[in-house]
Amino acid sequence: MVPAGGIVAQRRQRATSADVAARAEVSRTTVSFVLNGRPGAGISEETRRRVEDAARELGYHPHGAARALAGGASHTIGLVLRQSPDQVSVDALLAETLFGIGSEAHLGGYRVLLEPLSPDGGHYRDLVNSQRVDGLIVSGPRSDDEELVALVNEGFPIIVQGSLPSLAVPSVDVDNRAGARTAVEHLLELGHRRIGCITNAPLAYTAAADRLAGYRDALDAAAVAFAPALVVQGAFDAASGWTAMQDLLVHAPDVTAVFVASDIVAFGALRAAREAGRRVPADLSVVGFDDIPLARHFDPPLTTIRLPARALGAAAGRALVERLAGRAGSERTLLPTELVVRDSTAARR
Amino acid sequence: MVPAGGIVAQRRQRATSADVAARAEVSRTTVSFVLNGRPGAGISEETRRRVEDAARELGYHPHGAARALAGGASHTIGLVLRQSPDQVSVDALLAETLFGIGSEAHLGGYRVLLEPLSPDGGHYRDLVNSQRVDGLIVSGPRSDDEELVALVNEGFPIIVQGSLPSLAVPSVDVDNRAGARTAVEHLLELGHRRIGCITNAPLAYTAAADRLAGYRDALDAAAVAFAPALVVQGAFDAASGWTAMQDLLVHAPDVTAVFVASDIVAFGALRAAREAGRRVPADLSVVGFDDIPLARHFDPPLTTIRLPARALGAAAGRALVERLAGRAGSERTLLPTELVVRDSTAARR
DNA sequence: GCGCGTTACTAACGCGAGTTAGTCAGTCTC
DNA sequence: GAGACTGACTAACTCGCGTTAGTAACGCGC
Repeated sequence: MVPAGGIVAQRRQRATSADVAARAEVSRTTVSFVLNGRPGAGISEETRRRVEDAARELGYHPHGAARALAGGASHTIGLVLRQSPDQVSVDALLAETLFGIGSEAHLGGYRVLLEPLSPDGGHYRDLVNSQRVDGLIVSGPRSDDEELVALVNEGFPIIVQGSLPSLAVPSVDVDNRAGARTAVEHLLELGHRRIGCITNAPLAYTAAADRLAGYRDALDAAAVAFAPALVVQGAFDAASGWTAMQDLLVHAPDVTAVFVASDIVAFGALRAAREAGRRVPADLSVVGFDDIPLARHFDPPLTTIRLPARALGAAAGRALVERLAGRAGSERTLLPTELVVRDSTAARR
Repeated sequence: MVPAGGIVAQRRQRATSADVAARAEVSRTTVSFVLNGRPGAGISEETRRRVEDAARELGYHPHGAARALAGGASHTIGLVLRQSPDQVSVDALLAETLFGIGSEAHLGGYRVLLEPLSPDGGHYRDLVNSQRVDGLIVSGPRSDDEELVALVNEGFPIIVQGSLPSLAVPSVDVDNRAGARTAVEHLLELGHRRIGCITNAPLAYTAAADRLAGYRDALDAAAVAFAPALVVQGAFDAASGWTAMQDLLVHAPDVTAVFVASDIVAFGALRAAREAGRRVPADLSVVGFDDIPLARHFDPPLTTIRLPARALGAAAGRALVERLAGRAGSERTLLPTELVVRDSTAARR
C-alpha cells in the first residue's frame, strides 16, 4: 500500500559510513580502512568481510563532497573548452574527444567538470580557486590567455590540448607536421611534382604553420623545389577553400595535386575544382586533413589524414592523471596520424 | 630572491572563512552571512564593508566541497552523453549544445559534470549516489535504460534531452514534427506535388517517426495524397541517403522534390540525384533537416531546417535549474525550428 | 526598574568522510 | 617475568563551511 502523504517516492535516507560501522560493529575508522583498502592496516579477514557485507546491505556510497573535503582532493578534472574559429573541424570530432578524456579520467578515478567558454572571454579561474578541480585540460588555448599563464606559473597542474609554443606547459596534440608530410608524400609517390597547398587557417595559427611545414618537409625530402606561388591560405571553412582553389588554379594552372590542410576547406576546394572543369582525381588529386565523418562521403570520397580524436582526448586525460599522480610525463606528446586513401587521389597521368 | 628549497612556485595557502573573520574582527558566522547575502540577518553597513574588504584582500574563495558538504547541495548538474547512431548529426552540433547548457547552468549557479557513456553501457548512477550532482540532463536516452527509469521513479531531478515517450519525465526537444511540416510546406508552396521523403533513421527512432509525421501533416493540409511508395528509410549517414535516393528515383521517377530528414543523409541523396542526372534544384528540389555547419557549402547549398542547438542546450539547462529551484516547469518543451532557404529548392517547372 | 522587542552579532554543532596517535591484548625474547 | 613487539583495532581530531540557538547591548513604554 502506498503510505499516506502523497505520490512522491520516498527518498531512502542515505547510509553514511557511521551506519556501516554500526552495522558491522566496528569503528568508523575501520570502515574507512577496509573500504579504501588501506595498505599496512591490520584488518582481519573476518572483520573485512563484515564491513563489506554491511556496506553492501546498506547500499553505502561515500559522499563525494565529504571525501573531497577530508581528503583535500576533488577527484575531478576540469575541461576548459574554448569555442574558436580554428576549432570548427575539432568541433566535428568533439564527441570523440570527450569520450577519450572521459574514459581515461575514469580509469584514474576522476570525473570531468566541463567549462565551456565563449571565444571572447569567460573565466575558469574560479574552478581552481574553489578547489573544485585538481587539474585542468585546456583545449584550444590562446597565447593571450592570462588566466592560463598565471595558473601555469603557480604550478597548477594543467595539460594543454593543442599547441602553445610561448608557454612552458605540458601539451598534447596531433603531429600536424608529420601528418601533412605523409599527405604530401602520398602525392609525390603518385608521381605528382607540381603540388599546391591550401592551408587550413591563417599561418598565425600554429596548426596551420605546422601543416605547411610538413608540406615543405615532404617536398624537400623529394628534392622538389618549394614554390610560394603554390601556397594559398584558407580560413577554416569551405568557402575559403572554394576561393583558395580558384586562386590556385588561376595562378598555377599546372598543378596536378593539392594538399588541403583541412577536410572542411577541402570540401570547398573540391567544388571549385569541379567548377573549373578539373576532374578529381583524373585531372587533379586532392588530399585533406582531419578525416571528419563526412569525408568518406565527399564526391569523390576524400583521401585524407585521420586525426585520432578519441586518442587525442585519451592522451590528454592520461597525461593529466599521471601528472596528478605525481608521475611527471613528457612535456609534449604528439600523436601520430594515419593516411586514409580514398578516391580523391590518383597517379599523375 | 628565490627561497631555498627548489624551483617549485610557492603555493600560497588558501584563505578560509576563518581567516577572513579574523581579519575583519568578526565571527565566522558573520562572514558567512555577509558573503551569502543572507536576508534578514542584521548586519551593519560598517561590518559588511569590513568583511568584504577582508575577503578581497585575502583573496578568499569559498571551498566548493566544504560548501557542498555543509549545504547539502553540490551545485553541480550532471550531463550524461550517450554516443549512439542517431546522434551523428547531433554530434556535429554538440559544441553548441554544450555551450547552451553551460551558460544556463552558470546563470543558476551550477557547474556541469560530464559523463560520456559508450553506446553499449556505462553507468551514471554513481554520480547520483555519491551526491556529486543535484540533477541530471540525459541526452540521447534509450527506453531500455533501467538506470534512468529507476532514478526517475525515485524522484531524482532529471531532464531528458530528446524524446522518450515511454517515460514520464520532463524533456526538451526540437519540434521535429513541426519542422518537417515547415520543410514540406516550403516545397508545396513552390508548386511541388510529388514529394518524396527520405527519413533520417529507422522509424523506431521517435525523431524519425516525428519528422515523417510532419511530412504527412503538410501533405494532408494541402490535400495531397500520401503515397507510401514515396517514403524511403535512411539510416543516419550519407551512404544511406545515397541508396535511398537511388531507390526513390527508380521507383518514383516522377518526384520533383524530396524532403530528406537529415542534412547528412541529404548529402548522400544529393550525390545520388546528381549521378542519376537530376539537376538540383532545376529538376529536383531537396530540403534537409538540422542545418549542420557544412550544409551551406553543399552543392548546391542546402535548403534545410535549422536545429537550434544552442537554444536546445540552454532550454535543457534552464529546465533543470528551474526544477532544482523548486519551480516546476512544463513537462515537455518543444523548440521551434526555422526554415533556411538556400539553393537546393526551386519552383516546380 | 522591569519586561519586551530590536539590532547586531557569536558560540557551537553538524555535514561525512580521512587520518593520526593511540589502546589493549597477546606473543616473543633473553 | 619485565620489556619489546606485533596485530587489530578505535577515540578524537580535522577539513571549511552553513546554520541554529542564543547573548548582550540598547531603547522604549509604563
